[in-house]
Amino acid sequence: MIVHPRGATSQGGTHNMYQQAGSVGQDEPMSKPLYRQVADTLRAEIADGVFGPGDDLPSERELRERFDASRNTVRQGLQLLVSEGLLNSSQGRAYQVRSHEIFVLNASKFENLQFSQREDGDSYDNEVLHSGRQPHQEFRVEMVKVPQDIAERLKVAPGEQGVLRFCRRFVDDTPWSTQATHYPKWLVDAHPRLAEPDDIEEGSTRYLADRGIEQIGYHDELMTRMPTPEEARELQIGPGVPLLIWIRTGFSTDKPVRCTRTTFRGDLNHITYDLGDLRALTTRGDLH
Amino acid sequence: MIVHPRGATSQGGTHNMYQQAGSVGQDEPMSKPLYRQVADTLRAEIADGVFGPGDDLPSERELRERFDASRNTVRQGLQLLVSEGLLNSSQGRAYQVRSHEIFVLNASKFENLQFSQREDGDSYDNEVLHSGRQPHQEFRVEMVKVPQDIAERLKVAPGEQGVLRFCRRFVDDTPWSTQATHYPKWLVDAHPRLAEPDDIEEGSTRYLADRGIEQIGYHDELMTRMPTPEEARELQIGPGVPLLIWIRTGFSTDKPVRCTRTTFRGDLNHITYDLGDLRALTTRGDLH
DNA sequence: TAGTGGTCTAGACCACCGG
DNA sequence: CGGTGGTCTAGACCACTAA
Repeated sequence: MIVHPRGATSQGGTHNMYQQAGSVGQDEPMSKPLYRQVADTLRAEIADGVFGPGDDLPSERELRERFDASRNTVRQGLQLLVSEGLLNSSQGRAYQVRSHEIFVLNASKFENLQFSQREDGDSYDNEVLHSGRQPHQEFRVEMVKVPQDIAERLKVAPGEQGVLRFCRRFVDDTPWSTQATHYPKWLVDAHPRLAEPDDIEEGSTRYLADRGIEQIGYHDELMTRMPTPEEARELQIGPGVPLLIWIRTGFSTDKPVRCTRTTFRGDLNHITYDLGDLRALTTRGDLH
Repeated sequence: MIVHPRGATSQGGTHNMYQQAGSVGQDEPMSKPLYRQVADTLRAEIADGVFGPGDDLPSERELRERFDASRNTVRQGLQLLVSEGLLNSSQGRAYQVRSHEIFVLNASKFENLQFSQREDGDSYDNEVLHSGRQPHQEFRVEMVKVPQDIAERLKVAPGEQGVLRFCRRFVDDTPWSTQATHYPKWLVDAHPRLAEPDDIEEGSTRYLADRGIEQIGYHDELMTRMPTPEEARELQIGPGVPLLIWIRTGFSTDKPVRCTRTTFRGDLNHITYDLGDLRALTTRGDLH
């Protein structure tokens, strides 16, 4: 039988009956778990700029001493900050404060509703290039069974085949978003270039418009959730970064013609809409 | 000096050199961390309906035996699922599979753009009541310094005073969202009822419209991130549930008149927009 | 009261990164 | 190589919940 030579006290440790925050200045009113104190303290210091974007945090060993806590407790606190999206961590290197450069996508002018003539070849490249970054993308086209949820939006029979045009986008080599557009079979039969494995130069929306299939209305859905492990891998994000999901169903005069599901890293992307009469906005300056 | 009677082997434990997944059938190709195996296995079982929404998971003790792992390792796996938003946990009760009933808000018709006459008293109650739930809300009005980011959107000097109308909304007693609307000082001076601590029956947008301040355009911004501890408390969510944030700036013919920031529980809310000509949508049926 | 999860410690071996 | 984080164990006390 083995007896651990503890300090004969509760909580496992001798001191720090979780409270007092000891050596450090900041302490909390009453009995907050130690790991929370660690997280809260560091979070505040990040907010105050003690640790700026890209900076390394002190090592676990140092934090252990500073907070007079065990390694696991310190790690629990750090884990919290990781799960809030404030820190990055990877083996062999120090915890690092995340830096955020946010890309804003204006969904109400992304594809020009009424008149497809303006500027565009590929709307995404344009948007990104306008912000002075280096975009590139992986692209593939498949013939697949339309997924259940997409089939509902496209009003096709569940299980029916359709074309999937898939695209993963990078900005300066950072995975940015994945985009999957499904076209129903009837459309592809009539306009077979949709199924060809090349990127369509003029943009597929434009291609369809030129062939008489004009998208005159969109139904957009926006939601957020945490990534599955596959999604996390695909977008190279760890836990703590939520996804921003944008599902756009495009309509011709009488029926849906395509459904696009775009999955963004939530920490790097915002989406905007301009609605109604915004003459007042043209005189802006600060309003990004 | 104390020597722990380990199995004289690595990894601390005797067996389970993280691999093989022992007693259970499912195992992964090669040396995936044990806690990941725990998480992946349980995640798959949840997806397969072995554990449905609202069900209790086996206790940590049972899982410890099933996976032949230490308690901490099992907990690490469970923690992952919590952080993915799949599980709830609280002291004294078993881990529970989260159930999601999603509320969809149509932002493009939420406040009727052109003509304020239709239906509304309070747009939120209407939306919610239409879905057959019991809404209620906490409400307060304050005179505050307009926050930096809001000031930019309202085009007022940073540090200027303004009115904040704050609202926390519940559906069937579950906190659903918080909403903070800021009005600039010049507007409040002209229309002082904005600063009164009562809910405005007809809705403040309507109130302003009746007094000649019509909002004819909106600029909407949508984003997601993990909640801060205060936000988590306010919306009663644990880690693992991202926020969905909606910032609407309303414009009159010549300038912004208000800025509303709505913070939703991301797991319970979707936002939609209808753009352009959607005659085709009126003939729907399944498209929620 | 019995059982569950929450917090904490101490110590171990590993994989990875940089100098 | 030394230092950092990643994974894991064993055991302890606590707080909460439900029967």
